[in-house]
Amino acid sequence: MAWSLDSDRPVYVQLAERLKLQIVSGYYSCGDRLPSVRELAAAAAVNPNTMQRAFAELERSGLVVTLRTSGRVVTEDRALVEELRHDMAKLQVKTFVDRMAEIGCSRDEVLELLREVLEQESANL
Amino acid sequence: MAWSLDSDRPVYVQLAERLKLQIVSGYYSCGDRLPSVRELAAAAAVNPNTMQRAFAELERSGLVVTLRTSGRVVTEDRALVEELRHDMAKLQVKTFVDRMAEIGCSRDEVLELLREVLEQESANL
Amino acid sequence: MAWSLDSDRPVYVQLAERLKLQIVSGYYSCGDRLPSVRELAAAAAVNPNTMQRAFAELERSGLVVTLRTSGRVVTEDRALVEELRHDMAKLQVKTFVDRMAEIGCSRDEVLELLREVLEQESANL
Amino acid sequence: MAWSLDSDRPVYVQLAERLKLQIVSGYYSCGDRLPSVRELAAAAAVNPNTMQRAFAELERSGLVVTLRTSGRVVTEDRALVEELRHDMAKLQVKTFVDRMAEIGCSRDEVLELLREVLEQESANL
DNA sequence: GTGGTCTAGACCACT
DNA sequence: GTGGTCTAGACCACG
Repeated sequence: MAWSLDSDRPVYVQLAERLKLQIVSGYYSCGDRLPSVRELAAAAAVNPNTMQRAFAELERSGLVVTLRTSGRVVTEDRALVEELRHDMAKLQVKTFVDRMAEIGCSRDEVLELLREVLEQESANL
Repeated sequence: MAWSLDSDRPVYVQLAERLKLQIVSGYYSCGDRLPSVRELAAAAAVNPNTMQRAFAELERSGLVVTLRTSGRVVTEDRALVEELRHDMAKLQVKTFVDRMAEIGCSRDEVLELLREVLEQESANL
Repeated sequence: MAWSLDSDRPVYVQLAERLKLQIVSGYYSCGDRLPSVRELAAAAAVNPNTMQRAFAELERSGLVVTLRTSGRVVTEDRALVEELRHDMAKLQVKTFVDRMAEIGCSRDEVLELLREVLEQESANL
Repeated sequence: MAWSLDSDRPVYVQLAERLKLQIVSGYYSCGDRLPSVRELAAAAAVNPNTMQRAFAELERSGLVVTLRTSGRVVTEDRALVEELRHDMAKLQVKTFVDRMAEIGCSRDEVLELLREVLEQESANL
């Protein structure tokens, strides 16, 4: 997963989304200490202020908590993380189902294609 | 399906995509006569030239054929339409699977969520 | 050789050209009696007056002579026919050479390609 | 080679053909930067949009590639250019051979006339 | 009426 | 400056 940034949406929103993704996907686990704003900003080639703003978003949602003196960590609230993960997943699924319906795929066809692709992916591991 | 147009991608591309979708999904069937360029342009609130350009794309792909003076019809080549439909569907599925993997969903979880959503949709009918 | 007629040039000119071609190519030989204007007009699906006008052109050039009572025949003047044939051929060759030069073909390449095509044609007989 | 335009065929098609000819003939070589659309449009006395459309044709065939902001260049793919050149040449030859056959010229006569004309052309240099 | 083409003029993104 | 896109409005050929 690279730091790919569109120029048409606010950068801080994109950064926040990516960090959120890294948390719900388990790349950063509950209780993990996160890299410093400066480090992440450098890695993403953005201004530290922008990265800071991204973190502000994550704190509002409770995914990340700031420890006065020792940086930021992922929340210990596993249920919250899991809930967000589930919400994101469900949104993706709904969007997917709608698109397949637009293309004119039946319920069975969707499942059939999905199984095909999943097996290919498995085979590639 | 409304004539929703982003401002960030060429309008004629979006129009072509939408028409393609309407054909592969069966909204317009093989052999069906399509509305005139002027009609569709009016409906989509774009300049007729722009709609014409969209049709040029469809014609190059073979989905649509032009009858000199009596409008355009969807190709009679059902195999071509089916092939395109399958390609579009498979691309959607692959994108979907990748995104779910990013979120950190297992194969089984994807299938489980999908079944959930599909049943909800069925229930809504 | 079919009676293919463009709509952008005078029909009688096209008919005259075609008849001229049939004479110089030997389809009608010197001294041959030609079909009647009515017959030819019917075959070409044109008005007899139009075909008549085509013949007038051929008579002016001396390729065809009218016998008072017994229709028209191809001139007996073999030299004239041969001269016209040679002129037509030379014009074609010149046009051809010019076009090949435009494409950027060398003298040798032209000859090489020509031999290729001529042999293919021979093989097809 | 002048910007001669018929009025009976689409202008953009004629422009595209001419540009194609200039590329395969080596007037513009592989990698050469082409004049801007506006320049060429002015030279050919057509609307820039029309010239743009001509370039779109060339781009679809792969003969020309667009550099975002710094104009267009001829493809570096010499093989493609050579292939197109050969195709064009062969088509001309075939057409020529057919026409000569219609006139009633034998294989040897065609070659004889061709040599004559080629020598005249050489002499004119 | 249909599609096809062309012009004129404008705006945008990119550098 | 470059190419890319869009609009507006016009004309043509075809039946």
